[in-house]
Amino acid sequence: MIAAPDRTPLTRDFFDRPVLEVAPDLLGRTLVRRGPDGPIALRLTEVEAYDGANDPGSHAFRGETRRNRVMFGPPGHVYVYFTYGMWHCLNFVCGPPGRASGVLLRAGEVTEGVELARKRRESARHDKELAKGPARLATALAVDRALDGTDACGPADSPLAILRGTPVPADQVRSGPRTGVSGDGAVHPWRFWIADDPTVSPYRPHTPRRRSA
DNA sequence: CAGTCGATTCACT
DNA sequence: GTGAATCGACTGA
Repeated sequence: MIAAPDRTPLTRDFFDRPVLEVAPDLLGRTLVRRGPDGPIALRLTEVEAYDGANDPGSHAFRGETRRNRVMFGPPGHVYVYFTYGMWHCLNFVCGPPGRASGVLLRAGEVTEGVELARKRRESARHDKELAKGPARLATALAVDRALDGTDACGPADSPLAILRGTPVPADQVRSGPRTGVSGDGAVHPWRFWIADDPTVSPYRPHTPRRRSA
């Protein structure tokens, strides 16, 4: 007999720790999105840590702006940003408060609401691609800037939460450089994923944009 | 105020 | 593997 996964939501204490502790601890846990067309749940398989003002790769590196202000607030809230003119990415703010650190949710395995996710991700050829990449994950979950600042440790019916689930054993966690991060931020091995999981996105180094004629 | 570029994805060769 | 899509945020003058 196998014990059922723990459906209790993670509390603020979980996120109020250094981001490099929180990030790998999220792997294997269950992200729940309670959206307009029904709930979707996924098992987190890949994340990246961004460590605030210390971190040249972080949006918070140059201080607080209108876009990133949520990162400077309390842990356990979500930071959603818009990029490349068409995509959104989902982050959870980590502690301590004011440090402006956060975890980017990069990939997961959809475990509930697969039909709904397929509808939102028509270009996905396999279910393992439904949330393989940060913008794909946000698309499958219908996450956009309207959710920026949402408290994920709030009421039981909040639009986003992470359940305790079943964290993966430490020997299943891998780490390496972050994807698409440029400059000095690229040296840190702050991307974490579950070994051999088919839903983890491929690594790509940063590629500078070509100048238009 | 104009210029540059992005914590990406997709179609196509 | 290469290049386009697409727009808001940020930078520096």
